[in-house]
This record gives sequence, C-alpha cells and structure tokens, in this order.
Amino acid sequence: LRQASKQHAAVKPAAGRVTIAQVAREAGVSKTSVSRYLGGEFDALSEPLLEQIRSTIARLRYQPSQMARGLKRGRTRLIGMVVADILNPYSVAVLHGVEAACQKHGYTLMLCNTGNDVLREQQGLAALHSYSAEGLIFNTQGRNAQPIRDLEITGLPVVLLDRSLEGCDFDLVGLDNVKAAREATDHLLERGYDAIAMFIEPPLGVSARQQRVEGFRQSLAIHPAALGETIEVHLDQPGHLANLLQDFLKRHPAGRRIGLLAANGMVGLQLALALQSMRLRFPQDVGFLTFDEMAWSALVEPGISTLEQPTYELGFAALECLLRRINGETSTRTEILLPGRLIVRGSTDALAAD
Amino acid sequence: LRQASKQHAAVKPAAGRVTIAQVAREAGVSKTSVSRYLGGEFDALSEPLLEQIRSTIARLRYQPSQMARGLKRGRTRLIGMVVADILNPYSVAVLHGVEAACQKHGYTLMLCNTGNDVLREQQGLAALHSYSAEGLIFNTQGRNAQPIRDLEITGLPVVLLDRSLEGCDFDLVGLDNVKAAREATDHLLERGYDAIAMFIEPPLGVSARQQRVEGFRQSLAIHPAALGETIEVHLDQPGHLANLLQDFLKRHPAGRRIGLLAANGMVGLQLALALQSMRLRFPQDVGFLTFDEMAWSALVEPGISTLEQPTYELGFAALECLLRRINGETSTRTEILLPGRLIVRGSTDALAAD
DNA sequence: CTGTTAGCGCTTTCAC
DNA sequence: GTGAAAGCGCTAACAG
Repeated sequence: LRQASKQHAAVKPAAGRVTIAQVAREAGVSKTSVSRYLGGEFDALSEPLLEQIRSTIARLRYQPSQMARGLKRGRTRLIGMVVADILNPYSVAVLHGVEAACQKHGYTLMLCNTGNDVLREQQGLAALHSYSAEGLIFNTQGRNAQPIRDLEITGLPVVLLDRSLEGCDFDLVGLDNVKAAREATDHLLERGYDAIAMFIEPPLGVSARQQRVEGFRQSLAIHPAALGETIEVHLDQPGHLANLLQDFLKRHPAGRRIGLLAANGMVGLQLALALQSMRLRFPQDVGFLTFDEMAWSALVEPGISTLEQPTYELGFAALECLLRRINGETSTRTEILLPGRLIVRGSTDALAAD
Repeated sequence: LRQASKQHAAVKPAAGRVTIAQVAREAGVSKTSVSRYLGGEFDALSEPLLEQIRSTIARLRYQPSQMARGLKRGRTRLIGMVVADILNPYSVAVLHGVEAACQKHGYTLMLCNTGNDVLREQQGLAALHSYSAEGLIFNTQGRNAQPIRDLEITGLPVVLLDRSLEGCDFDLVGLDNVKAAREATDHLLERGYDAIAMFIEPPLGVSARQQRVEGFRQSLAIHPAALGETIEVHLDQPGHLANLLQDFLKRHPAGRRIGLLAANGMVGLQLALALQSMRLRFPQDVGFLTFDEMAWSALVEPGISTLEQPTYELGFAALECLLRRINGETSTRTEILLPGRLIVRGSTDALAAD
C-alpha cells in the first residue's frame, strides 16, 4: 500500500511519478515525440508512433507535470484568487463562478483567504505570485494596498473584484453599486418609508461601499421630503449594531415610517438579529431591505426583500476578463458593472401593515 | 496545434520575472550562494556575502519561483482540495479551516469544486495531481471512485473528509456521525416527539449519511414505543421534499407528536421552506431539528434547534493529518471523529407548545 | 516525420 | 566559504 517513505527527506523528487522520459523509453520513441503527442500535434506523428505513445501513456497512467511544463513554457494555467473573507457568503458565491470559469478554460484555481487581514493579503499575494499564477483575481480590502499596485509594474494581469483601488489601472468586475443602491432606496421610498437608515460597514477605502452610499444619497436627493441617514457599523463589535439601531429609532419617534437598508448580507443578518432581539417586526414596525440574496431570505416571515447580486456571473465574468488580459489584450482599463435585481418580499410591504 | 503556438506568443517564459541568476549577477556572487541564502543556510555564508545578497534581493523584489523549486526538490508546498459542492455551507466552513491550516504551515491551497459531478471529480483529481500537490483533501461523492482508490498505489497522501471510501486505507476526518445522530434523535424523543422522520439525501455510497441513519436507528431501538422512519429526498427535484413530507404527515395523523430531523443543513433549509409553504409551525405542529448550525438558525422564530459540526476544526484537523502523512508518518489508517454539539432552540420545545 | 540538444529557474553534489 | 556543473520534467529550436 503506502510506500514506506519514512523520513522528512524521503519525499524525493518525483517520488513514484511517471515521467516523459519513461514513457519515451518504454514506447521506444524520443521524448520529443511524446511531447508532441501531448501538445496535440498529431499530424506530425506517424500512425504507428501515435499508437505506441497512446498505449504506453495509458498503460503507465502517465500525467505530464504541470510544474515542469509551466517552467518551460511560462504558462502555468494557474489562476490565483485572493478573497477578503471566505466566511462571507458573497465571496463564496463569486468564488463559485470563478471556479466554474476556471474549469471551463482548463485553469486551476489557487485560493487565498485574507480574513480581512492586511498582512495576510500581502502574504497571499506573494504566495500566488511565487507559483507563477498567470493572473490574479483580487477582492482587496483597500488598505495598505501598495503591494497590489506594484503588481502593475510586473505586468501580471489582475482583475479587481467588487472593490477598486485608487491609483491603478486594473480591470474591475462588480455590481453596479450606485444604481443598485438607488433602486433599493427608491423601493423603500415608494413603499412609503420616509425615514431611512442605511447600515453599512465603514466605507473608508472600500469603493463598493462608497458607491452604495452614493446611490443612497442620489435617491434621497430626488425625494427631499424623506429623511435619510447612513449609519456605520462595526460587525466585529457585538451589540454595536443594536445600539446604533436603538439610537436611530429614538431620534425618529413618530410621524415617520422607518425603513432600514442593510448594505450587504452580513450587515443584513446582524440587523435582522438586532430587530428580533428588540422585538421589532417588519413590515409593521420597520421596513427592511438588504443587499445580497440569501438562501433563507424567504424563510424569515414575512420574507425579507433583497437586492440580489449576480454573484456567479460576476465571478465568471471576472475570470474571462482576466483571461483576455492573459492572452495579451492591451486595451485600456475596463469596468464590468453588472446590474442587481430587486426581490420584493413582505419585509417592505408597508401597505399590508396598515 | 496551431492555436497553441499562436496564443503562446503572448506570454513569454518568465515574462518580467526576476530570477536567481539575475540576483546572483547583480550581487556579484554565484547562484549557489543565493540559493543557500534562500534556504536559510546563513552560517555557510560570510557576512559580506550575506549582506550583498540580502540587499540585492530586496532591491530587485526577488521572489523565488516555487515551480522551479518544486521541480527540483519534489516539495511543492501545494495542497489540493476537492470539494463535492462549494455551494454547500458545510463545505465552505471546512474549507475555511483547511485554508487557515495551510497558511499556518506555509502551504498554498488549490481548489477544485466538483458540483457533485463524477466526471469533474476525476478531472479535478487529475489536475491537482498534475501540479504535484503534495497531498489531497478529498470530499468525495463516493460514486465511481476507482480513480481515487488508485491514488493509494501512487503513494500520494490523501485525507478523506466527511465521507469514507470502501476498499481503501486513506485517513478520514469527520464528524462522529453515529453519536451525533443518536444525540439528535434522543433529544427529539426526550422532548416528547414519538413519531420521528429523518429526512436525508440518498445514503447510497455516502458513509456519513449511512452513519447518521445508523445513529438514528440506534436511538430508536432504545425507545421501542416511538415510531421512526427515514425518508430519502432528492434536493434537485423541486417539490419532492414537500410531497414526501405531506405523505409522512398523512400517515401519522393523530395521537402522535411528530418530530422532523434533517440530516444536513441543505435538507434542513428545504424542509423549513416546505413547512412554511404548508403553513406548519414549529414547535406547535411539528418538532424540528437539523444537522449543521447556520448563521440564521436563531433568526427563524422561535429559533431552530441544530446539531452543530465543528467545521473549522474539521478542516484544520484534516490538513494537519495530511501533513503528518506528507512528512512520512506511516502508521496505520487513522480516523479522526470530532463530536457535534446540540444547540437547543424553540423548534424542539414541545412543552412550550402545550 | 523523428530525434538531438539546449535550456526554463532552481537546488545540490562536489570540487576548489 | 564559495562556485561550477549537473540535472528536476518538460518543450522548442534545429537538424536529419
């Protein structure tokens, strides 16, 4: 069964691995011919050779080493992805799209989670680079991002996901945040909520958040009669959100219909939990709408209205955009902004509450 | 064959990459010395050389190529992970633990999602192997698993996650499913539910599922007065679960307290949605308990009781187990079975319903 | 059509 | 201490 590879040093080069040389020897041909076979240059090989090689490869279960191949050709067929927080369902949903696109195009994905840690972001970047990934998909945190900007000099293709980075020209794939936030806010206003709070994590340096605030403001600017307010929450501080919510409710006691807008799914969850602990119901007591569709959005009575992101498409588009750069496209910076989709459920059904 | 050579032109070997040769040249030393520096053999280098190399590396921002390094040494510091379904929160939670452990030990993770597709499982396996991953973490589907078994001959270290594979000796890391299922069932019985249905995806070939059924049966065997039944659901068939639920309820109309047990989080979600669409409330109409703690378990009134898995620890343990094999440990097959934790909420609070 | 040769970037004897 | 040289497994000229 398991080879008795005992010591640390026992992991010898190519332990047990079949090499192209072995195949060539056993097939009685040269390495070149085998290599040609692998490269699909079938019309450069005679019928008998072809058959010889084919059968030998099958018999030996030979699989070419991508490491050696990559070293020689410069193409590793490796894509690196850096994710700000793998516990965030949004990230995973996008990852799903990226992974699918990788498979479609014959690439393999290397994953790095930074857990919102700046240092780990840099380390991950270094690791991915050291494996000669052909391109990087980056869901950056936006802080201390100089190492990422430096990538531009190296010429390594990079696509930014969701969050752009000031001072560099990488392509960006993400939601059309301004429009989405406007749609979400409009919906609350249309439903008669005229005192709206947008709960959002600190927008500092995170472009997607800034744009959602911008869309929120734009919508409110058209409805001067309504009150609007953005509230910055720190999700890592337990109870912080609940306190802020309480504050907000105190400041708007009567005469106004209160609408709550969560700027992403994680905030939305915490907000829903805070409402629950305060025994506030939607839509009776407050209207409630959150960015990001979640598996359980419909489950919490009477259903939570959401602004869904096309996460899979986002991931897929990001990889295909990256591939274009890898294959030498040199056009100027592109921004692929996909539209969100409003899913209306009971949580914003103010009329029903009357 | 020609498309390959065409595309190839765009990505030259080592495009822009700093190599050890460059560092050596600019530092006025030999490649060997630089290599020694990289390998941490500082006492083999004189003070001036050391300093020369250090500063040159910093100035050039040199990063050694792991591909070349891996090719030469046989150690790639790459770990491959094959996940049955990345849309399953369980898989992601475990992935989180694996990734964390990888970072801790200086490994980089290559990810493959199979989407429950047998063919993609094989392709993923081949891909990971072709990159000379030092070991594999496998969340297999259990069907057509011969290619995985064959890995045993190659000597490539493999750790199975959650699901074991008959006829091979790979280590396994997972939940203590039998015990967990027993605990879950016991809890329902203790709470007075005496007609219990366990909803589970087809256990065929998936050891974890079989074991949960086993635990369920064990618990019921001790309580002969209670009725127990396992119900196989196909989550890919919309409405299937709801129909089965309806059937079950019809068969147990009165005199019995009905308890529903979902064998994993995805089944749990679907079951909760089915209950909702049928306007059945827990705990009033049925008791409800599901495997897998979810972010929103507490949010759905009056809270859903769950059997939580230590997902992060599972992932972490899997990688460390794999590392031991990579480093040459040759002991016989080990099984690391971590305990689950019962979290009791309102959904199984039958007394409150009285 | 086929094989020989020279590396890709790195580590590792083995001399000096 | 230090470096020259020989590969790791593979591909890409260049010959025949």
